[in-house]
Amino acid sequence: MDQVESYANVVLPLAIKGTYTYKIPDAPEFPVRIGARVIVPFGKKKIYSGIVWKMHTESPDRYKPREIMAVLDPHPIINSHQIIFWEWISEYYMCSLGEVMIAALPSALKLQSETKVELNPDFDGDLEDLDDKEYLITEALQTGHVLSLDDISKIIDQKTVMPLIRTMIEKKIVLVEEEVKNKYKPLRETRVSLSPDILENDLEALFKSMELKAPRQLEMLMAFLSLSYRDDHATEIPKKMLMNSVKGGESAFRSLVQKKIFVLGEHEIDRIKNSGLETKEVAILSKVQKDALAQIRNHFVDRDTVLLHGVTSSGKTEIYTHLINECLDSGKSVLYLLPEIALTAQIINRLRRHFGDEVGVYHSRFNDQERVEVWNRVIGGSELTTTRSGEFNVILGARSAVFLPFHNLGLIIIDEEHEQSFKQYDPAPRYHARDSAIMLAHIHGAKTVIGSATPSIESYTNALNEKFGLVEMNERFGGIALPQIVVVDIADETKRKKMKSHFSSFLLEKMEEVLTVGEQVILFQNRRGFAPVMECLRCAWVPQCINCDVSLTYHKSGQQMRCHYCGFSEVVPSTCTACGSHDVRLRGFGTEKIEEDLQIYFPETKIARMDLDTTRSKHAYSQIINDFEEKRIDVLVGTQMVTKGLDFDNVSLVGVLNADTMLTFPDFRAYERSFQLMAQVSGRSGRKGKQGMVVVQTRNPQHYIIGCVVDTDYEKVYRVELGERERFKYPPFYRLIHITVKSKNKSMADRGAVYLANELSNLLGNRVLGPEEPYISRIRNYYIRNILVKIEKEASLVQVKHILTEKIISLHTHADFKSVITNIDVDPQ
DNA sequence: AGCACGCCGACT
DNA sequence: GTCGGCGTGCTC
Repeated sequence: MDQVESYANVVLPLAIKGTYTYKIPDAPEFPVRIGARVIVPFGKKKIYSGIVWKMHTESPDRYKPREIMAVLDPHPIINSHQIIFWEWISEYYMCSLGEVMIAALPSALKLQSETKVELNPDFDGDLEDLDDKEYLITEALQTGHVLSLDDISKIIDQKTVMPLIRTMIEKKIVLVEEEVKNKYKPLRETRVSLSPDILENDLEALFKSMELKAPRQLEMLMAFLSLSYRDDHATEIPKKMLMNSVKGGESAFRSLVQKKIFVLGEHEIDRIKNSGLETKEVAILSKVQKDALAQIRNHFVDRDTVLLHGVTSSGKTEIYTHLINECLDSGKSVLYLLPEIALTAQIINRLRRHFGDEVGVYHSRFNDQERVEVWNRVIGGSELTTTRSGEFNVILGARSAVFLPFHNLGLIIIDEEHEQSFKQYDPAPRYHARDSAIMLAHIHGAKTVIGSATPSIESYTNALNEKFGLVEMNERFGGIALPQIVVVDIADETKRKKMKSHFSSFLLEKMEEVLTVGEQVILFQNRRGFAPVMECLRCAWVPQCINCDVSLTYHKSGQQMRCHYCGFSEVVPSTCTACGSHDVRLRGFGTEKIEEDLQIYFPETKIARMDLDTTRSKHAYSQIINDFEEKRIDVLVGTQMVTKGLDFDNVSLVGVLNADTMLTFPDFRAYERSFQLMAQVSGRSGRKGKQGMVVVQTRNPQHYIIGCVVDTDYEKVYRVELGERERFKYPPFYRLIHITVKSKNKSMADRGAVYLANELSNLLGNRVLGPEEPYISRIRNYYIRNILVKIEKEASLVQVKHILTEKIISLHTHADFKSVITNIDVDPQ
């Protein structure tokens, strides 16, 4: 009987559409499974690890499939829920499965080959008839063994190297091979134990013999015994720990190993350290919290998603903790999403207190190796690693945590639901973690709680329309009063010459008062539109980026002018490039400038800054937060980051330095966001038994948003904004899809965008807006044009997306626009 | 995404 | 004249 040939459709970690079909070799070492990784050839020479998406026996007729080279995983690393989830993301956000794979998998699980060049052993070593470049490469190979194409490109300072390498292959100087490396390496540790031959009564004799002849060895042995004793009579001690306790003990250690008194063993250890905390019962809830919890449970009877609208400090976290506890008791796991990495540090401690080492963290600050370990501890019973630590049943993470391989989700919590950082902007998939998580919960049959003090207009509408359950908490926990909010008109202050730098006299006075009694201050400066730039006083020239249509930003450290879009930098100019004048000075201010000016008014005060620049390194975030909590910092100056749900109990004054930069931002969500931001920072002020204060500096004290901030009137903001949204055709009444057209050629960007907009308008009519030139019209040398599609709720989204796909393909096949790049952003933020 | 093929400008 | 830049098409 004929053998039936089977094939696998494989997803590759590339931004290309669809899956690729490979033949499964008819051999016992090819136990191919859906959701497991296989190694496949792709194109002329590349080798990738792809994920098996489908298996079938239909032989493709248009091409002859190549064979799968190897199976990487005996068991799937992607479960059936994830397969459905990935497909939903790819369809809804209009991206390829490959792009989802890139976003979803830690890169240590995405393998691809690298071309390695090495010396041909037949090469006689004669460098005589080589030209300069060949000589350089050969010389490097003779000393460094193998080189990547990148290395070679650097050595000869040239982009294209393959033609050159090919001639060298022909001349039999070099060989080339494709190498796939497993990027995940378990962390190993050497541990020391006492040889089993040494019995307890031998020790005495051993000590005696060493006492005179080998005092260092004795010291080492004693250190071992004391460490062992301290660690509950452990038989094994990490070598590192032992060496740390005996300084310069290397040779003594070697002798002990040689004498077979110490025995060494290699172990794979976890990068994710267990906290070893003792767990406590979850806290007892207040009456209000109990009520809210009961309401959530009640809604869950006939709703899958509940919006918990609770003012800042109303104690939402305790409610989440109780929900998590119940979910774990029912044997299911929990995903807890937060918008910012900064927040995980605070919340993790609170969760670990109750759930111990069942809680795992996952976010972009984790390196790849750590991510693989979290991944494996979510899968449970995987064979990817050999260390067997407990499974994580609670994952606390930023948006990318939605991609972890959950198999038994019971509950998803999305805190600070309104935060825009839940939306990924670049690269694709441009997914919203809140909306995706609700879909993920649906796939798992799980429940979702989204929480916020200032819900997004979309979510609140869903709640009022009873699509979500709605639970409201209007009191701050423990009877902490809402802060007093004072608005200072800085236009007026400026006129009366009462402004000092960027601080009103009132703010400075209040700061003085608060600092004197040992309380802390948070100052918030939205940097957007207020970055410090250099300007010529004579001709108003401002240094511009050479690649982007933006001004360069002044950075004091390193005395540089930097582009925040492409990273271009140059030295601070001392003269104007345009007119040669020496009168160039700094204009505008960012957090750096505020920190500096503040120090002048408060020379004794410890001031720290929290923004993108000071939190770049891995632990910088938690370091600053820690220092502030422990009162090693008196005043914290920061951007958006300081507003987000951080809880400090000694802050009694919060200053918003300039509310106008946010209010005047050209975006339909500007007012909503300004309110959210100010409400959030205000929530940082106030402590037990004392009312806090918030000072808002603005030139528009009569603006309705400012009034709502003062009155903590979320409802009004919602009502007004909802009206505007309806009037101007924005969500939640209309869905938006944003299309970006890019080209290095300005005219091509223009014409391509016009062509696409026209094509779309033919079918979609006035739903299509644009093209328009964005505020920043060139980034990294690409000219950018925007098209916005507004789709009424009743219209078929699928149909519109289909039209978009068709017309974009038609743009790319048009001879004039082949090199035009397009991006699609569904539900842009 | 990467990589090869093929067409045009700045050098030997 | 050629080398090497960049646009274009294709990958199971």
